[in-house]
Amino acid sequence: MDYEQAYALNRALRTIGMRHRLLAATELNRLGLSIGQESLIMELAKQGPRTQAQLATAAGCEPPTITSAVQKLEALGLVSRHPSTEDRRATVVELTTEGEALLEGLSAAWIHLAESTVAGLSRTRVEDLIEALADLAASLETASRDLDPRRLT
Amino acid sequence: MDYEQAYALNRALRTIGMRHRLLAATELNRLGLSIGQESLIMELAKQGPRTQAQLATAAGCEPPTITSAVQKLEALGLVSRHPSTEDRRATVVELTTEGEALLEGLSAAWIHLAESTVAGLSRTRVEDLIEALADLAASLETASRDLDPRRLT
DNA sequence: TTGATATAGTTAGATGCCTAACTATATCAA
DNA sequence: TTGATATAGTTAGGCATCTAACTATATCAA
Repeated sequence: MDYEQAYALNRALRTIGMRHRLLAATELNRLGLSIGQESLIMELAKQGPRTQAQLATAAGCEPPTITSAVQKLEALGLVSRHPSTEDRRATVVELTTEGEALLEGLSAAWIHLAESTVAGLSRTRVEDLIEALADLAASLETASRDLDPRRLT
Repeated sequence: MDYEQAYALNRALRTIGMRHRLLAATELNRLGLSIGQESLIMELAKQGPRTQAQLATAAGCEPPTITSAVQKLEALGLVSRHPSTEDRRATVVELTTEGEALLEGLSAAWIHLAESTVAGLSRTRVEDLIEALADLAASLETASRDLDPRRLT
């Protein structure tokens, strides 16, 4: 790849990351949440109670990030934590009734975020974009996994 | 847009942002840099001496982020700062000889980053991807600008 | 000329993410 | 059974980014 292409690609990805995160934070703030918390809530809604290790894998972030996020969600009353009966090292997290009450608003916010994100597209179809982004996300997962010998699975 | 599409889009963008940033940080660490600094160095290389306000606009981040990044680059000896002769509020930043000496390695690192990023694509052509990402970046810029009344230009 | 407003930059403080280092528990082979 | 190793979670500390609030200088209209 030549430098011009590389520059355009990296620059677009930096912009996209920062701007989408900013828009997401704005949507979530309206619900009293901050970024990252939504991925845990959605995962718990979809899968039911999960250990923190499972949440880390699902959210694609490291255990300390989960520790901190779960503590904040617990303080908000949106999740509860209890020790696993099967593995005494593990902590199981689950949505509270209050947490479940947030789901509807969260879905709406997430749709609104996605619509704002693509509202200004001028020459790309949304379905094509989603397809390309899923492919890219998978490629980047592979590249990151190769980076870190701990994550060889 | 339905929820499934919105979820797929937002999730892919979150993953892409985090993973590309991680890979970028790894490349930059090899050069003794951290993330964000490269965008300032590249802008100074391309445009010549710039005020911090110009750098903020070019990098797409807020003035305090520039203050901090420029201070670190100055401590590393890669840029120098001097008051503008035209506007006594402004500070002009420029690359030092040591900063210029980094450019070659930085270009190589940026090409390597882009190649790792797309290495695992299975069904998307690189040129199509870059085109779609540029379109998306522009769309997100518009959406963010609309968000913040201060940035009405 | 002055007074209101806008702009350049900094400081302070917050957030989410990371790595490194640690404790406690599990697992598996000798 | 025991000893090495792997895994679950936490704590401490660092990074880039943000917003809010501030100082100093510019600009422009009354």
